[in-house]
Amino acid sequence: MISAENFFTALADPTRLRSLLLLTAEGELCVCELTHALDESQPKISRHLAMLRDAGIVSDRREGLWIHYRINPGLPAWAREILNTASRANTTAKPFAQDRKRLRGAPTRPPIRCCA
Amino acid sequence: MISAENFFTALADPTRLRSLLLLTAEGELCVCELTHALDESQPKISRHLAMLRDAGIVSDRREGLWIHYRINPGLPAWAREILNTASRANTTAKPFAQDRKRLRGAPTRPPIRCCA
DNA sequence: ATTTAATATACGTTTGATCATATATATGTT
DNA sequence: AACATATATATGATCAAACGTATATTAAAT
Repeated sequence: MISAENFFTALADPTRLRSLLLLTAEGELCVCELTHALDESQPKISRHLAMLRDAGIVSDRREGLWIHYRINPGLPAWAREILNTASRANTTAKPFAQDRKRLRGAPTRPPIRCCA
Repeated sequence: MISAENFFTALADPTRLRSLLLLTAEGELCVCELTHALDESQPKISRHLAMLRDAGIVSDRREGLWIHYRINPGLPAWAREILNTASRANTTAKPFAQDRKRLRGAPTRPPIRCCA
């Protein structure tokens, strides 16, 4: 059971917040999609996703070569509510709108090939 | 207008989170009430309240010798919602319940004399 | 078996946040 | 004016978080 303190600590980093709001809005995403959407290095994304997983905020699922992350379905309702509120309130805001735009753009998104 | 990043950064520190949830639940409180409720040093509380004020999350009001803090009425709805959600979800949780209990205890609360 | 692609981790560095202690400011009281 | 109370700020030290780069792991393909 995640504590409020750990939860908010997890949201305090820009990379983690952007990842979480993207996952909240878009559902499941693999590492390379997040890497591309946030325009950050792969190790950086991977490290922050690991922290979120260790905190119990996201869960991962391997599918062949790719690892898909999503908001942990077992997350307490209050935490999920907060993510939803933050996500809705920031759809048009500064880094988040661009993240979503970049996610859609460039390397073919839905097909077999995950990334570039 | 506060950004999501600044907002969550402000919530990431235990002292600030406890202060905010207490202010959310109890309304206006002076520095010495918070100092007593959280059982922390006065400079520590004061420093964190100043950060919250600079971030636009709380506002202060002087009344003689005391300075009362409250959640900034101009805070965006989404941020206030998040505080309410977090406050409600943590009324019985680890440090927060004790903070509220300590607030009520000891030095006469409502009367003229603010603190000990 | 080798190679390639996707992801994870290790390492050393740097920066920023928090802290405790001491002191300053501001208001009220006598 | 002197003093007491409530709050704020300055200073120097410490510690953890985040970073970039390099490398390891895992799975698939050839």
